[in-house]
Amino acid sequence: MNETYLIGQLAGLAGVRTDTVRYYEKIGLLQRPARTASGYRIYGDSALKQLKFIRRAQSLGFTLDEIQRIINLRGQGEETCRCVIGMAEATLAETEDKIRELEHFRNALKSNLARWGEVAGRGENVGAEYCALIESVGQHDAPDERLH
Amino acid sequence: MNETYLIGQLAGLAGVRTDTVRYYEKIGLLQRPARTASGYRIYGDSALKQLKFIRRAQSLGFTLDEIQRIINLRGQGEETCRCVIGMAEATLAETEDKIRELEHFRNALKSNLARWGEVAGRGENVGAEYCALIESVGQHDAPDERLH
DNA sequence: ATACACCTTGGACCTTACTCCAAGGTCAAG
DNA sequence: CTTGACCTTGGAGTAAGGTCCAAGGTGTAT
Repeated sequence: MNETYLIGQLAGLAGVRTDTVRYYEKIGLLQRPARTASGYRIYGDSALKQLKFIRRAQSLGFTLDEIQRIINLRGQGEETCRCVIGMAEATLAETEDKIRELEHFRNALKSNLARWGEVAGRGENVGAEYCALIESVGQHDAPDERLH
Repeated sequence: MNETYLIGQLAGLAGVRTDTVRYYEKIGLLQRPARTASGYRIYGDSALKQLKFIRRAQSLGFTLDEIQRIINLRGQGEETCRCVIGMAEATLAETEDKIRELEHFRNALKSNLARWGEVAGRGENVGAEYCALIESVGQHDAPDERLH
């Protein structure tokens, strides 16, 4: 606990490249770390936590820009609260849409896979059906735009 | 039905720009349409369907490259069947992962929103908690790589 | 017949999120 | 005191997926 890391170790622990860490620093997503006398970046556990947070948020579908906005909201007042709640509510609605769509897709995929198991044994074609499957999922028209 | 469209109408109906349609044609995602005597592209309903299919597949998380591969599988033999089934199985697994992750996120978001409703009424800060929320979601390490 | 909104092409440019490279400095091990 | 694995910088390059522009042709409404 309260370890310190050089950039390579930090990157290794977070599963990214050193270039990526420097890139995040450049765009302001990670604050500038302390340096050794010789200029090496030195990081603590909080930087590791932050880096992991970024990756997790990213894997949940946030862009780096959105993540930056979320991070910038830390430690601010009441005005900000409303804004965060607005973001969270929008995110919630989109998340639920996405879940519904993916569940629909999953169910169709599942039942088709079961049926194809037999069909394919007899050498019949299945590609066109995969297309039909995707065509049949989701009756919305406009792809979603997020968090703005 | 069996309408024909110029590129602008087609794009309008599918919710994309004309440049995007030409781009899809260029990368082989849409086949070359017929032309009027003066060189205007003319499309039918099937092109509209295909274009909508592409957008839908895209909104489900497929890359244009993957979509192209799916389209190319249409009307092929037994070899192909196995390949499609493999793709579908991989897609299914990823889809289920994604659903689980998003559900987890949604639940955390939901319960936090409820609690914030009270807190924010008293002018307290919420930004830091939003971060804590995301930190708490998903215990995996590596972001997912899809369908190859 | 002249606006005006449409269409054509090729090619340059954009954003996101990295990723690599060259040229050089640092540091622990043998 | 050299080797090798680290670190530094600036800047270029990449891939995906568009988006824009200039210069010009088309089609129809007034």
